Amino acid sequence: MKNSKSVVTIYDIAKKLNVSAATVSRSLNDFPGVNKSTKKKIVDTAREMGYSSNAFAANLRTKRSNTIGVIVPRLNSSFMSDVIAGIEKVANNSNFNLIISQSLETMKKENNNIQTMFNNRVDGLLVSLAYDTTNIDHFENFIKRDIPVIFFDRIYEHKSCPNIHINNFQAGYDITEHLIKQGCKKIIHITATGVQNVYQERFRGYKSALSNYGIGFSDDMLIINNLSADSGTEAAKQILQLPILPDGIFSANDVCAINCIMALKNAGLKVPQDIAVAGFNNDPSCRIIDPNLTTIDYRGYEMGEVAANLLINHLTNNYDIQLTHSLVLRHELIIRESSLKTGRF
Amino acid sequence: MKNSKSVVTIYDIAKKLNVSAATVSRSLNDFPGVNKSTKKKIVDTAREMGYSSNAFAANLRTKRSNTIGVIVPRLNSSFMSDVIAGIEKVANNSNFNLIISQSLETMKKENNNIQTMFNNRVDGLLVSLAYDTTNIDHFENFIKRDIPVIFFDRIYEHKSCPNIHINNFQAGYDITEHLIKQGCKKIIHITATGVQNVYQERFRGYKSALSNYGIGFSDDMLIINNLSADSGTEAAKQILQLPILPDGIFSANDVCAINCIMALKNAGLKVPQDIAVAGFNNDPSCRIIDPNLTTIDYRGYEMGEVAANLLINHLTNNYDIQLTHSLVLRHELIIRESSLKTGRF
DNA sequence: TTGTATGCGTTATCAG
DNA sequence: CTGATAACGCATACAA
Repeated sequence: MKNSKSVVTIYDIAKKLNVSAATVSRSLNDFPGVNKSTKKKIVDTAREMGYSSNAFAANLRTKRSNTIGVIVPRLNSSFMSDVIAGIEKVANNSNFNLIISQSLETMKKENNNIQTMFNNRVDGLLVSLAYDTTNIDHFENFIKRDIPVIFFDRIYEHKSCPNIHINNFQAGYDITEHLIKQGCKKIIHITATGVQNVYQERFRGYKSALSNYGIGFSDDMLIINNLSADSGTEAAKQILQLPILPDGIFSANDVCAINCIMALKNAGLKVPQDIAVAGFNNDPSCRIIDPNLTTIDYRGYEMGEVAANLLINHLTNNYDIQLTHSLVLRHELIIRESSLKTGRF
Repeated sequence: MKNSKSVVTIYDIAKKLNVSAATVSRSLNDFPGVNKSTKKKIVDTAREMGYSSNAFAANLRTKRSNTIGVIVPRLNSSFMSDVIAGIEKVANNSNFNLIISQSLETMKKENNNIQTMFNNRVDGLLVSLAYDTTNIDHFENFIKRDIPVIFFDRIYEHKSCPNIHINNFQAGYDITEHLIKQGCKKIIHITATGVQNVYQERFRGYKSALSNYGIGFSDDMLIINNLSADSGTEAAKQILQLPILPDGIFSANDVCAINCIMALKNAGLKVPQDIAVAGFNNDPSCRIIDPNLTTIDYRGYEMGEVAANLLINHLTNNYDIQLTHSLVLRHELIIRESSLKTGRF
């Protein structure tokens, strides 16, 4: 019923050409030391017969899957999509397959994904951690078997896992400094909790800038939520109830910043005149919102390329993965209307 | 060096417990007719020893991969992300794995993806076609072997491939009718070429509405591009050069509509007063752009669920896949500011 | 209820 | 340069 037409194997080709399966295998895999003309014959009839290699058998034999597992929180941000495009390009060029899955920001699903990846014997893992991941015990299976795990963006410090990220501290500092230079005296920071390096570091940068410019920090300047669109709206409400309104907001992502701006505008406030706002990520929507959003740009595509290259280099050339422990990519402050109080910067 | 700690197999478990590998296999797979206590012993030591099934070996033996291949044009739209979340949920519940890949809108890459999927012996394929796919010969390998291929959203009519979509004709009609009722007399339609049912159908709906309301159609009312952000800007330029400006625009997606609006506003036109604009998809940015964008909403999550269910039902219960050839999901006209000329609707 | 034997389609080793 | 053969880890038909 199903699979009615049976699949052709190297034996079928071998029989047809009166050679051995070994020779067929060697030819199809570009092994050195095969007679050129027999090889051509084999390759031709393989195509002719519609042969296609059975990955299971090959993988079972070689104990390599030529497959990379990718686990990300969500696929639907333009940043992640860029990252994956970058990974895909590099993987394709090196003939690696990709299994992609999303943790939907939960550690539980992240764990499930990891199990599946393990059962499918991926050669290595490229991971950006879920929002609520608090430790990486669930990666132990990989780590103790020396199957490489590389973290990017949302990373976790672990001696066996290289990581790729931007200098979130500096970026947080840069954007806060920019707001200060625009004349902001009271800057609210909206961020997320969790062990996420990205948010912790941005927060540290923010505080450092405040302190360098002699501005005090108190807990009521911090709003902690999950940085979703709804949280942005909610954050605006909280801000509007403050006894003294702030004159600047630095949100740790764009989505939240944008919805915050919309809520503030609805309440009759002017951005940036009353409150300057800055986000993080440079999503395409930054240029849709009115006023256009000041933010930090960093290239996901490049990050994906770098991550995949690091992994594949390790896999194919056996580079010691621990040597390159940490890779820091460039970020850039993008100044737009939403933060321009003075007209100059 | 690598994989230093060797992986435990059913043989290791068997040896340790002095049973046969067959019994271990049966226990681990919940086969009926295994002594309850031996089974428990086996399952326990399996966990203890950190056993994890080798998917290759199992798949090679059973000739099933329990894996579904998903090929989509791009992963970075909120629509696609919803679809994939829906597919993932259903697949997870039925213990199917997912291999996801993107065609980046080219038929060439789509073809590559298909080959990879085939080599990995996916049990079935869930596909939304690339922008420039003009035929589906590259699916022949699957079709002739009765490996199910299901198209969703960007579908192609083929007797062996069920499809899931919305009524794009009706949706195109609805949105055009709405613009007409708002008083629009000259409505430009921006769309894409290709064999894509979605665009063809929306266009047919548009023309049908015009004709039903006694409005003529001529080729200069049609702008064909690739519906990207840049194309939206470009389309606005073209429109501004028209001898007689239109009073309505129906773009076949939101991204293009939004960038078009921004360019029109930059040129000093008022939306919707001068020109009413409508999009398609209900991307989150529809509620960011000022004015908020009128559009068609359809639920990707549901589409993903339905597609995965159809495939898995076929796979596990051997439902005849040809019986359910076509599944049409609901769509909804979402009216927002960008099209409201009269204040009523 | 359990064990034995075999094959899934490759690749790798060893001879020739 | 090529062939024979074993092995990868699992699931299953058959036997006990």
